[in-house]
Amino acid sequence: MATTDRQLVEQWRSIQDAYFRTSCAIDRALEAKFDIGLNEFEILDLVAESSETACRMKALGERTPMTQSAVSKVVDRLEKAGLLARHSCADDRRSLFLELTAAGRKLHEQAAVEHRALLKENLS
Amino acid sequence: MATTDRQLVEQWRSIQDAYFRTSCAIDRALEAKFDIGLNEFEILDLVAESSETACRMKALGERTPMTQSAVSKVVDRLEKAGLLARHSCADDRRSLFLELTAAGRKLHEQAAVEHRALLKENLS
DNA sequence: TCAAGGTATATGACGCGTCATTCAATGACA
DNA sequence: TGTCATTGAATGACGCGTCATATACCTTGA
Repeated sequence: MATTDRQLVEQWRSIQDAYFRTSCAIDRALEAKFDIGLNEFEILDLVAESSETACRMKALGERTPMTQSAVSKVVDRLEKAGLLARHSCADDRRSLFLELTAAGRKLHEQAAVEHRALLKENLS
Repeated sequence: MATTDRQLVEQWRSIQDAYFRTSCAIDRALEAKFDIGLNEFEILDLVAESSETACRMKALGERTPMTQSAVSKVVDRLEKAGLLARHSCADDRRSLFLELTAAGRKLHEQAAVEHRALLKENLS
């Protein structure tokens, strides 16, 4: 294996390591303190960001690496947890708008603090 | 949200994006051409690396972010595929040594080329 | 206005990783 | 030597993400 190959592999492993450590740390912290996982938080975060313009499911799919079907299931869980609501849309009845509930906004606010803190701690 | 927080989040998202794109690209390519996933390849790669000193399961667990039980299952699949063999160890009969089969060595050699190429392509 | 194709979301089967547990083997120490 | 704790690995239940579909709705064009 050429030297550059070895370096590539080392670089990749360190990226993997950083990624895993960071995402696990965040995931566990959110799970423990707020009973939601990292993917759930990220959806909350995206919805919170686009709170001015109502947020369609479709738009979410374009902003995460998650599959459309994964997004649908994450939203399911958030809705069951009472953090998020789906509203059907008169213009196009296939579409759904998403909106944080009061509980969702509150939880997001608190969880975001934790999230940012852990990012700062883990991203060199 | 403070400016630094926003930057943190952007940085994190770009890491996530790079990580997902790279690992998906590798995973799909390996799956398509060699019928093994990324985790399977990484175990093969680790075993191949330590081919001088026989490689214990335990040692693998320490070198990947995977759980011990995940490693055990990946090794199951590789063994079923005839790419890897478990050998019991006389010194400590709880331990297992792992060794690539001829087929495993050959596949690893070919897959590694693909793997390195995709890393080079995806790591800026 | 009607068929044909495209789009937005939901759903079910499936694979994989994790956790908790189990089991056998080893070590430590009286 | 006999207990008790520890260690290496395997296993089963479970949750989640993905793929392939299904379903409802929309759009286009003749």
